[in-house]
Amino acid sequence: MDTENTRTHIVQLAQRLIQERGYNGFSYRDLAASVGIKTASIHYYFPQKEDLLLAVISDYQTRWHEAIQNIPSGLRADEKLRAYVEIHRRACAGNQLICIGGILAAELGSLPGCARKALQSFYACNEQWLVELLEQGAREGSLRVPGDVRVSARAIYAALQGGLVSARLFDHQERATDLLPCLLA
Amino acid sequence: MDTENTRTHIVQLAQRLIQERGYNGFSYRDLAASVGIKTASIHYYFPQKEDLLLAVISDYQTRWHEAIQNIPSGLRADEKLRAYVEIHRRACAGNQLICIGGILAAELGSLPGCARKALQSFYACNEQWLVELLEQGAREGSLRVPGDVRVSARAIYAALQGGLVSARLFDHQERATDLLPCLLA
DNA sequence: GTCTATAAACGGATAGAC
DNA sequence: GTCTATCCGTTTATAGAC
Repeated sequence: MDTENTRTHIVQLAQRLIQERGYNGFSYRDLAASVGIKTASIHYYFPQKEDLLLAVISDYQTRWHEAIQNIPSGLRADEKLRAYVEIHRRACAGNQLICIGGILAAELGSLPGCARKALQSFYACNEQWLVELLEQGAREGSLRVPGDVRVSARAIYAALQGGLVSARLFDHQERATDLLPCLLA
Repeated sequence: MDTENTRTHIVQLAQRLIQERGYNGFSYRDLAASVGIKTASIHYYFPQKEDLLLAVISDYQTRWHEAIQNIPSGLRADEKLRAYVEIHRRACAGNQLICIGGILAAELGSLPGCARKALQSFYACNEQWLVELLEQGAREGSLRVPGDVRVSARAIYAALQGGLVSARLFDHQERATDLLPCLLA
């Protein structure tokens, strides 16, 4: 297998393992078993585990950004919001997983320090998208937007991340969308 | 030091370590160093790490329940909600910690299976309290309660847990209270 | 690039003395 | 109850052969 494929394979498996078990819940051994190579070979691509962590976050954010851009710009704000929540739910594959951002931010205290900025950037990117969504929703009257849109955007994103966590805990998909009724006008 | 004190001491230190680093982010060694005993002595109280985990959740839930009961029943619903959020913020000691429920639910995939029910119970207990709060708020008109109170209660609790996570990530206390403006009538 | 082999530290856990 | 001593699997990481 050529280099880029193996590297990509490792990153995507690590991503899934993190979504399932968290950064402290998987090892190079788990990864090696799944990829079908030895742990030493993983160190060839990612000398330290924190190198892998940063690669995972960066890759996830890139593909996330693409997914968001693919939400048709012609939709009403409430429709976009539904689509946005739906993307999250799909990324969590039937409640077995949660969002990389949520699990890693929760583990922050036991993560290598370099992860913090990357996670802040991931959060900020999503919150900025929500700010623009809320502005559109306020113009249209399709979303209820009380007060500062930035505060609302942060609250919505926190509610979504928390919702994914509780959806898995109760194995109850609807918990991921509980925030919607509170926001629709 | 007598038995009950040492045991209590261990539980409370473990609780703090979990709030800071998560279940997979601390070891009996960390605990021993802080308590001032050897790891073997911790095994005397908690033979397996999962025994300690269950004790921590149980103890946390008990004290949590007491704290909620201490919110004066004469308050308006919106005042109670502010008090409730404030208790959470205080339990997180200036953004260094998050709630036990939030971090453990996020780590669920790498926790011993026995933790799940305890965590569901913890979530359900808080959500039930919020259901009653919302009913009071609807009667009084002091809270905005759109649609099903159970759905709203779950959304609020998820938003609060997510808010504590993001407050720590950005070291920004206000993020814990971002959900309030969306709820006050 | 991937392997074998290995290092060195850490993890949870136990036996048995005091 | 707490200790010392120890077991043994795991984990991250490196050296060097192929």
